[in-house]
Parts: sequence; structure tokens; C-alpha cells
Amino acid sequence: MQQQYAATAGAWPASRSPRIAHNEIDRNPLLDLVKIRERVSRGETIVDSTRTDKQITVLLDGLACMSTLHKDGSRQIYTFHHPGDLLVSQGMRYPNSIDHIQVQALSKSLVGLIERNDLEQAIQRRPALGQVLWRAAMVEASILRQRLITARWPALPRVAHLLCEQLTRLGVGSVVVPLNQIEVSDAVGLSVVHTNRVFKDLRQLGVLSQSRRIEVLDEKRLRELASFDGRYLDVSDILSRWELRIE
Amino acid sequence: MQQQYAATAGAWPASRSPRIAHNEIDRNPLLDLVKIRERVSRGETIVDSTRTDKQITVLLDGLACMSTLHKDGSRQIYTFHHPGDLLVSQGMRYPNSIDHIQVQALSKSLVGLIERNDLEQAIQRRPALGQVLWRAAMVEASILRQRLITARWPALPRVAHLLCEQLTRLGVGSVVVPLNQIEVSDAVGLSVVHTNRVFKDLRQLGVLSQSRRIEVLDEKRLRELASFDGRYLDVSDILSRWELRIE
DNA sequence: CGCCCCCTTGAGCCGGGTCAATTTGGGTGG
DNA sequence: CCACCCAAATTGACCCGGCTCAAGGGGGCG
Repeated sequence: MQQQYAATAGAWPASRSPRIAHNEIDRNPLLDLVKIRERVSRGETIVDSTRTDKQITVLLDGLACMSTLHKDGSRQIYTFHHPGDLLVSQGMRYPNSIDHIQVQALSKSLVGLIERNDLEQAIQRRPALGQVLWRAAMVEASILRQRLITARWPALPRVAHLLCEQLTRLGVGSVVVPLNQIEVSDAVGLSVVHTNRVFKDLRQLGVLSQSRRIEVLDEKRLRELASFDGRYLDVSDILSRWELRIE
Repeated sequence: MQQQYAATAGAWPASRSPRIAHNEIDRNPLLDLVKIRERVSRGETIVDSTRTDKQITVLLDGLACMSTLHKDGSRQIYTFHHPGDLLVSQGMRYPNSIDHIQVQALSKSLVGLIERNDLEQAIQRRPALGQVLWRAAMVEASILRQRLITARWPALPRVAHLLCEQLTRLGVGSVVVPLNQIEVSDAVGLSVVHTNRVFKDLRQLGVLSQSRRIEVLDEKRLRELASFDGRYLDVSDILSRWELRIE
């Protein structure tokens, strides 16, 4: 687990804590509410419809994804979750739905559980917390909108864009995207075969290393290929505009 | 405008007001904050980056869509907005972004403006309001996730699904979807030409009328073609689970 | 040291895109 | 009431990116 921490540390630029990096300041009041911590291993389901109505989950360490498993065996990955992210979504509240939405660990992870009542009381005490949750949901929507845009792009820029997004979330200095080609395929909506051909091209362009891992050699070029503008991930200006203060 | 009201009345099942149908009960505290009302005509931009940081907009009547105009002239429609919807999104907060996100009226509409300060104060007074906004953003994310799923489907079920979604939002008894084929194309991500061929097929299947408008004759069949399960639009159970009360 | 994922590559097909006309119906001014 | 206009709807021809099917490789972990 130590290496795991190292791998996911600094998951957000300007982070302060090695584990909970993403917007730690805003989320701190949430972290205070974490009573239970659980370790989960790769592949395990962290959140699904059986759990959500009693507790809210926060990813403390590791990497996870929200996904749907379709009856035909295919998997749709909506978003990847990094430390600090709330793993809650109204979309997973429908146990009878054919498409089963869940959050799944992609590496060894550590999650924190928050009691629903505690959260409600916290919001009563600190109304700004409600705004923080609102904002977090808006960021999620923002990411989804961006994915809708890239969904229409050709395969190469589409994959490149996802890699840029993940590099940004992993934080400055990160070079290896800890995903495999299957996960990338399920996120961008390409077949594994075609995704593989895209990786081949990216390697020939000198953007990725020849290694089996996804290792970015030329981030600048990657951003150009993806027309990447990371501002949709950035919430700091919202923070300042709304002058949110917790306490 | 009177006919306009009639056309969009009852925009949500179990509505109580002819104009503000969608979740009127939850949003009432928001509506109290509306100081200014404005009429906008079809095609006009309601919200873009020049406006959002001072005011929050609510759609009181009519039909609107959130969209991005790409430099190549194409338009991506993310969601359609019905009366009662908040027309705010962090995604439109980036004036320098190449892709310009905006909310655009698709018919004559009436919007209400809420001062940012008034909203902040209201949240201070009634913390549950923050949760309502959170929930609204989660519903938006839910709609976007669903659109990501259908984005991988073949053209016919994809279009059918959008029509089902809009029928649901328009409310029981609605039969005409007040969109044209261009708007549908931009929402589902198909070319106008191919969208037109899908409509041709839907007519031959007896699902749509021969009329130029989008008039649904066989909603049951349409739902089957789309594998439609409207629960992702339904927030009522969230309401009850969280026992939200405004005042 | 062997097994199971995962990665890789080739061949052939097809849904949907693009380009280019043409039609249609509603709105408008004379 | 009619001729005209224009956005939207329609249709045909052709092309291609990405999918499917199928068959190897390779390396990390038990």
C-alpha cells in the first residue's frame, strides 16, 4: 500500500496532503464526518444501489471508476475517481434498473463512509457545505459534458483527451496514467482493438513510450492532439466567485 | 404568448402550476427570489459566460437548450430545459474557452433572474436549499450519463430514446415533441441527413405520424425501440429518502 | 514454470458521414 | 388571393473510420 500511496499522491495540483489532495480545504468538513474506513482491492465494488441510501462514500486513496455493466457484457465508464472525490450519485439509486450503475475500485483503495444523518446535520450547521456539494456535482456534470463532446471526435484525439484529463487529475509531474487499454476503451467508447491501434499511433508519434504502461513522453504534443483545455476540471474560480467559506 | 403557455403547460407529471411545473414544491423558495422576469424569443441566447457570475437564471416558461457552438459551425446540445429548470452551470463559466457554452431559447420563453447574493443568503437561512441545488445538479449529471450510454447505440434507438425522454419531461398526454430534426441531430450527435432517415423509418413503423412535426402515435412501441426506463429522470425518491423540507 | 490477462495484428464488413440536389410548407408582402 | 422566399425536410451516391471475428504474443504473479 505504500507504493500505492505514492502512486496516487498529489492527485490534484496544489495539493497539500499526500492522500486527500483534491480540494482538501473545501472537503475537510466532510472528512471530519468519516467514521469508518475500509480497504478495497482492485475490481471490488465500492458503491452500488445496495449501499447508497444509508451512507455517502469518499475515496480517500486509490483509483476508482463509476460505470454501468450492460446486459450484453459491455461496460460504460462515466468518470474516474481520484482521492477526495465523493462517490455518490443519484444515478445509482435505481436497484431495479437493468443497467446497474456502480463505483468500482481500479486499484487497491481506501474509502471513508459518512453517515447520512451526520451529513444532513453538518449541512444544517454549515450551509456553505451544501454549496460545496452542489459545486462538486456541477464539476461532475462538467466532466460528463466534455465527454459528450469528445464522443464525436475521431478515435485518436478522443483517447488523447482522456489521457490529458487523467494527467491533470493526477497532478503536475505525473507521467504514467494508471489505466489499461480495456479501461480506456470502456471510457471513450471504442473497441479494445481500435483503442490499441490508437496507442500504436501515439507511440509512433513519440507521444507515448514503447512501454506496456501508458507513459506520456510528450505531454505538450498530447494536448495539441486532444485540443485539451483543462479548465472544465478547474473549480477554483467558482470558489472565489462564490466566496465559499467553510467555517 | 397565451398559446405558448398552453403548449408548455404541465411540463412535468403531477405538476400543480401551469407554468412552473417541474418540482414546483422544491423550487418555490427559489422562485421567491426571482426579482426580474424577461421574455426571450426563439433563437435568443438566455445565458452565456457574460451573465452567469452575477445572476442565476430560472426558466419560467418555454423551452431552451444548453449547447456548445464549435468553431467548425457544429452545435452540441447537452440537455433541453423545461419550465422550472435552473439555467446555470459551471460549464459556461469559461469565457476564454474555444467552445462557447450557452443556453439558448428554442421557443418564446420567459426567464426569471435571481441575484447571486439573494441566493447565498437564502441558502444561509435555509440550508436544505443547498441540498435541493445539489440534487438538481445530480439530476443533470444523471441525464448526461444516460446520453453517454445512448451515444453508443445505433441511430434509431438513440433518437427514439431522446423522444421518450422529452415526452416524459413534457408530461403525460403529450404527443408532440416541439423540436425540429436539426435540434434532434445536434442532441443525439447524428448528421441531419441520417436523423432524417431515422424519422422516415419511425414513420414507416407507425411510431410517428406522417406529419412534419414530431408527433408520436405509438409511445409504447417507441419505448420498446429505445429500451426506455425513465427513472433516471425521476427525483421523487431522492426527495423522500433525504426528507428534504424547505421551511 | 505455467497460466491467465492483456496486448497486438490482420482481414473484411457496414453504419453513418459527406456532398449535392430537390421538394415542401409556412410565412410575407403586394 | 397569389407569387415568392427560406428554412427545414428529403433523397441519392459514394466513402471511410471503427467494429467484429480470429489468431497469435508476452509478461507478471501464484
